[in-house]
Amino acid sequence: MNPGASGPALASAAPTVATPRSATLHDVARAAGVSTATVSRAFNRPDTVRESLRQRVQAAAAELRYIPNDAARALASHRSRVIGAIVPTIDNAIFAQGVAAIQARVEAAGYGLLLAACDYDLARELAQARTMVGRGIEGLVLVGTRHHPALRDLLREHRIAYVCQGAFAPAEEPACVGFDNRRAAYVATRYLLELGHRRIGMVAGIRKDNDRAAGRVEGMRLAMAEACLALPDAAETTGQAPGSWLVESAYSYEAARLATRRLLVGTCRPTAVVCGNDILALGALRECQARGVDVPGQMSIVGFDDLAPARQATPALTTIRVSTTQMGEAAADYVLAALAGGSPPAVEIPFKLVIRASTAPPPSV
Amino acid sequence: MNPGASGPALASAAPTVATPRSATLHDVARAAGVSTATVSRAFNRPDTVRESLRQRVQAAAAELRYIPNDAARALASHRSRVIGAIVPTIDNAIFAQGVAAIQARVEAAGYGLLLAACDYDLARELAQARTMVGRGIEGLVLVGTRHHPALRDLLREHRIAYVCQGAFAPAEEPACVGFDNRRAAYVATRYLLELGHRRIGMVAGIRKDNDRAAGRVEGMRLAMAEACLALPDAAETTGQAPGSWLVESAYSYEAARLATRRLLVGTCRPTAVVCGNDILALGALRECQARGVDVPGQMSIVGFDDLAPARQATPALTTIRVSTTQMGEAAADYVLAALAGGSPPAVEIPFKLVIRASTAPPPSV
DNA sequence: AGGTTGATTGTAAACGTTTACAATCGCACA
DNA sequence: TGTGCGATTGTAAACGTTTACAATCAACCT
Repeated sequence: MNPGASGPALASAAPTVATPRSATLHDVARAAGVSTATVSRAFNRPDTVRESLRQRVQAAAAELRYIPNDAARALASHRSRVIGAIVPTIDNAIFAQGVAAIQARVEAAGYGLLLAACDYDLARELAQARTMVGRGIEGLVLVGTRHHPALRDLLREHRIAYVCQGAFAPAEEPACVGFDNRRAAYVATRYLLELGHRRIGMVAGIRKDNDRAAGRVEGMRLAMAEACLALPDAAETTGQAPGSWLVESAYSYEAARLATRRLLVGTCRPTAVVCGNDILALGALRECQARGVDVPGQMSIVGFDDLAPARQATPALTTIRVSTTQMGEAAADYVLAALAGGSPPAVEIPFKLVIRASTAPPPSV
Repeated sequence: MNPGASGPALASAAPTVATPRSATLHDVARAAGVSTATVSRAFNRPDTVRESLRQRVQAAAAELRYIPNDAARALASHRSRVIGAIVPTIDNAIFAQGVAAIQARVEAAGYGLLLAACDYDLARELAQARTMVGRGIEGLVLVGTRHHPALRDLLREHRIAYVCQGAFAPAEEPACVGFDNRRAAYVATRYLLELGHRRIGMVAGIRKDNDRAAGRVEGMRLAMAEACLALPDAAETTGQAPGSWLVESAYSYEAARLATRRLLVGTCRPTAVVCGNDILALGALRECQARGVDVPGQMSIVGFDDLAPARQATPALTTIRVSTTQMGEAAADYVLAALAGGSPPAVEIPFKLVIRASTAPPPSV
């Protein structure tokens, strides 16, 4: 209170226009001359209120620039109209596309999207899920099937509809939408084998806590084993021992080049390499070119994901294509369906080996 | 009620364990033998409750796996602890990186991130902002300075801290964090001019409702004008008339190749081209190579943004580097600071021309 | 011993919706 | 002219927190 104020008129004349608290349901109700219940209904179940009244309510709402308070709404209705997504990282075209698709889908259904990136850290993912639960998400899309053991309990306990995107393994995780990474890598490797390659290496993503990356090397190994071929992988026991044909790399060009270098320096190097994704493949390609190893003449390369740059590279990359957009949409649809009361089925997204110019028969054949 | 139930014991024994409604503040209070106020304080202002009590509360909360209901919290405290971000598209490395940086920053400050993509549509951006306001965001980061006129009012009216990221123009929009696109394009063009180029074209992004794209062509034009050079731009009046050296393109390799083709077919084609971003530049590069136009021998190309692929291309792209991560962090910090009560200054992010192999003096000089 | 003071805790009123439930209205029908 | 019924509307109690305010308590003065 201004001590110098001499009367109510003066006192109420604040220095500037007083905070014009934004309009509430009550304000609208008063303006329209109806009860709050009617206003609420006019918005949420228009068919239950008489046309004339609804119009009056709409008019009043528009006039007051009324925006419903979703916190109150969520509190009263137990529905937040928000779903969450936790991805390993946003800064990777694969996930960016997926998130974009999810966002679009979710928005179309009237939901908001709460996003977090866990950086491939299971504990962090759990913590993020926990705060999202507090924030009232109704559904959650996760990436991959490998998660902190407490995560599933958390989601179950709070009855959150969730789905694991990017992998298909209905056995270990019924709620998933994606493709079988093992099989895809298997297919890619088979193709190389059929081309005549026998000495095949792999530049894999980092497998720790990453079922997709792990599945891809498993699939590759399986194809090799079937052909009675081994994948020298000293890496696994002795670190990156020379001669290992299985190297792991972070998802960046630079790291991939370094990793590829290790593959190239051995006295006996592979004639083909399957990469954990296109970034790795592009890095591998670049490194080969830098060291004068002709691709595909002396070295075949197959990627994974079919990102846009894979198509543009020279030579264009042979790779496994899978539509992340489709996957994201399917994931969103899954949780949306679950929220609508259905119990949607796990869906398997197709993948496809697209053969371009980075693969050819091995030199000696 | 099960009509066949014969007594309270039976009636309460539901078919399966009854919905174990998740624990509330009251439950924790009861378990710890204190009032709800104390529990609330134990969490929010730990220093105001006695050590022993706080421990009891913590224990009870842990025991009950208590997760606070943020909707209720938001309703009561008028603080949602959520900020929003609306970007043109998530599926573009530039924005993906920015979003990643914002998310990280915001999470570290205990906030959640509500994300939406408006696809370069101002009306859609406004609608998304509106629902976000309803959802209670405390702050909002926007991209660019060009917005629907109603947007600013909306944010002001609801006292939402916001910042425009990606452009620096304090005059027209005080709350911005970014760099001066005009000036950057000017610098890039100057470089080409100093190399001796006189016939310079531009593959620009679509300028409608996009101040960054528009700024970049303005800056380019300015440099040209200073050198008493014109930029033939029949495009602007007669559509994409042949001979125009200013072409617009969506941000994809394919579109960029098409656009570049238009630049290349004229009887008199430019010796250099500045591109609205690296995707466009990479597309241009690819198209030149496909048509046997040597880069940089017969055609110099400069990009914008310095995405990872720019470094990896052959020839590596000369481009304008600006750290989107830094920009995202600065944007997040800006709104966080504003929320904390400060009135942070607009911050200008530095950009830098990085010269690589895609530029050289024009052939005839 | 009585009074102050500051630290700690409890009480209860918001916050802005939704939604049972009750009340009312208009109308067809007997 | 009642009666009954469906459609429409109002009343008021949640929903789970935060927070002003009051109450209590222990310690410390005088």
